Amino acid sequence: MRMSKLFVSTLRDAPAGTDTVSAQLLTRAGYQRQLGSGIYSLLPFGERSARRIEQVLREEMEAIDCYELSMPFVQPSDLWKETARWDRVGPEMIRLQDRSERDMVLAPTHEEVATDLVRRSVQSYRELPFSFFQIQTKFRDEPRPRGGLLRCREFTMKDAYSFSLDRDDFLRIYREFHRAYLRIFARFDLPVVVVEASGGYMGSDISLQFTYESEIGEDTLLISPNGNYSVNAEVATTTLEIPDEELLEMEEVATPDCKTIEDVAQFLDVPTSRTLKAMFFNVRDELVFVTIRGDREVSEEKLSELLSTDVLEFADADLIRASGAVPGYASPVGLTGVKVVADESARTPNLVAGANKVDYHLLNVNLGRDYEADVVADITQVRGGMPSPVDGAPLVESRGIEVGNIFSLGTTYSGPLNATYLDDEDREHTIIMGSYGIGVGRNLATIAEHHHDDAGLKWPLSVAPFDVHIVALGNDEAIQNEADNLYDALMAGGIDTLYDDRAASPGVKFADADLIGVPIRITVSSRSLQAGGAEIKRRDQDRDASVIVALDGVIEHVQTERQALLGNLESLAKEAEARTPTD
RNA sequence: CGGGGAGUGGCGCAGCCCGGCAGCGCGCCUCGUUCGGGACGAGGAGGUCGGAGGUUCAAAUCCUCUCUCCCCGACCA
Repeated sequence: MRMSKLFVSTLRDAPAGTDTVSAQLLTRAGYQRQLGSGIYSLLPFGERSARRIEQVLREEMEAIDCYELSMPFVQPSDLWKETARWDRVGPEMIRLQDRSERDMVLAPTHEEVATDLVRRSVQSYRELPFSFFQIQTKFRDEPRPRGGLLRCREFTMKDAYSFSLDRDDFLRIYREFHRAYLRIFARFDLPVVVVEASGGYMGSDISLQFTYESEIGEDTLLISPNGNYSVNAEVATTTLEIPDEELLEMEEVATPDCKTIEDVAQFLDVPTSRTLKAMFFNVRDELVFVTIRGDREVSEEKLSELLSTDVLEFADADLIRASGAVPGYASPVGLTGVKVVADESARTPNLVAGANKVDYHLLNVNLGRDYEADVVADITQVRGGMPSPVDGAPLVESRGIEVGNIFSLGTTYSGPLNATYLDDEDREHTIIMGSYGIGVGRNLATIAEHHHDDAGLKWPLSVAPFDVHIVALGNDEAIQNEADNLYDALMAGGIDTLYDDRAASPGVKFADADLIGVPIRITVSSRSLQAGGAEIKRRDQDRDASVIVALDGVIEHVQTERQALLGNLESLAKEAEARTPTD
C-alpha cells in the first residue's frame, strides 16, 4: 500500500477520553476511530491486523477439524423463545421488530442458531462428533463499554460450537480447543493464564478462561504460586476452619455505638472471625438476609448465581426495617418470614451477632440452634492472601483481560431445542455441546497493550498490518525510483508492504513508522544507497541495530527475517501446546 | 442504573468563577529555504462554542431542560 493513496492519518495526541494505552496507540496510529460508545470503525491498518488475527484463528480451528460457516446476525426471536433466553437475557440483547412486527434480535451470541442448524440435520450417532466456527459480528448492549476495543458493544468474535455424543466425547474436543487456544495466543505472542471461570449466562457447568494479566483488566484472578489452582474470583474458594467447640448459652450484651463489625470486635475484644456479619440484598423487591462470618465478605457473583438472579441490589433501610431487623445491630435471630442465606463460615460456633436492638449484640449465636438459614452455601469473596483450597498456600490476586474462553454447555441448548441423535440401538440421546469464543478486536487491543513502547506499537508479525514498512527519504528522483522498484518487487514476492511515499520529512516518517509498528522497516535514502543499498531494521531493535543490504538482496533478506519471526512464534506455539493438560 | 468528569476549528487545550471583538499549540493550504528522528520563515483557510429554551442592551460565559462521550462500580469475547 502506498501511504500517499491510503486513507489514514496519524495523530500526535489521542482524542480526549481515550484512556488505555492500546486505545490511545490504535487511535493515534490510525487503526481505529470511535463512532459511538462501544462502536468503532476499523481503518485500513486495523482491518488488516484484524484479518491477520482471523487468519491465525482460521488456521488453528481447521487444524483441529473445526470448519468455518456463517450464521445470521439478525435473527427471528423464535429460537430465543424456545430456549427461554428471550426472557432471561436482559437489555444487553437488542430487540427490534421487522416490518411485519415480528420480534427480532441482534445476535449477542449464536448458540440458538447453531443448535438449530444441527438439530435439523443430525440424526445418527455416526454423524457425531463435530464442531464448527464462524467469525461474526455480535452486538451486546453492554451497561458500560470501555477501553476502546477492549469492551465494545458491537464486536467481532470467533465463536465455535461443538456437538458430541456424550461427556467423554465432549471432553476430547474441549481439550483440543484448549490446545488450539494455547497455540493461538502463543502465535500472538500474548502470555495468558488459564483460569477456571463461571459459565455466566451461557449456562455452563465447566469453563476455562484465557486471560492476559493486566491492571486494566476487568476480571479478578486468584492464582496459587504452586501452579495447582488458578481461578476467576467469581468461582474461587478457600479453606474454612470451623473450631469444634461446645455451644455456649446465648447472652445479650450492651454494645453502645458499635455499628460495624470492627467496632463490635474491638469493644468486646474478640477477633472479627468470632462475629457474624449481616448483609441485606434486594432481589426483585424481596429481602434476602445474608449472614457471613465477620472476617469475610460476600461474593455478589456467587450469591447471584446461588439465587439464580442477575439483579442483586443492596436493600434500603426501609426494606430492612420491614423485616424487623435493625440496621447496624441486625441478625436473623428471632426474625420470621425472612429468607436467610448463610455462608458456610456462619457455621462457626458461638459468634457475636446483632440483637436487632440498638446498642445491643448477642454472644454465642449459633446457626441451626438460634436461627435457621434457608440455604447454607459458599458465598465467600476470596481475596489475595487467603489459603488455596488445594494446599493452603496463600493465593495471589491479580487482574486480567479475558481474551478467550471455552465452555461446556452440556444440554443447556440441545435440551430445550431437542437436538438429539439415535445410537446404534435406536435409543435417543441429547447432543452434548460446548462453545468456544475469542474476540477479534479485544485481542487486537490486548496485543497492543502487551506489544508497544513509548514510540508506538510493536506488533508480532502474526498481527502486524504489514510485514514490511518502506521509508523513502528525500525527494530525489533516483531514491524514489529505487524505493518504487523495491516496493514492486516486495509486493510481487508476496510480502505485505506499506510504502511511505509521502513528501514528508524524515522525522515524520520515522515517527509514524514507530507508531504504526510494522515489524520490519526498510529505509531507502541517499545515505543508504551510498552505503550500498537499503537499511533494514526491526521494530523491536534499537535505532542503531540496523543493517545495510544490497538492493538486489533485500527480498531474500526480508524473507529470511520474516521466516525467522514466524519461526519464533511457531516455537512459542509448540511450547504452549506442550503445556496443554492431558487428563 | 448509582457515583464522578467532559463537550469550544481535524487533534490537544485556554477562555466560563467575575457576561462585552472566540484564542493558543499541533495539523491543513500557498511560497521560499530545508531533508536520517515529529524542520524554519512569511502569508493564509477553517469554529452553529453539543442541542433547545430562558435571563440580559449584550451569553462560550448566568439559569432550566436535553443529547453525547469518558472514568469508577454490577455484565462478558
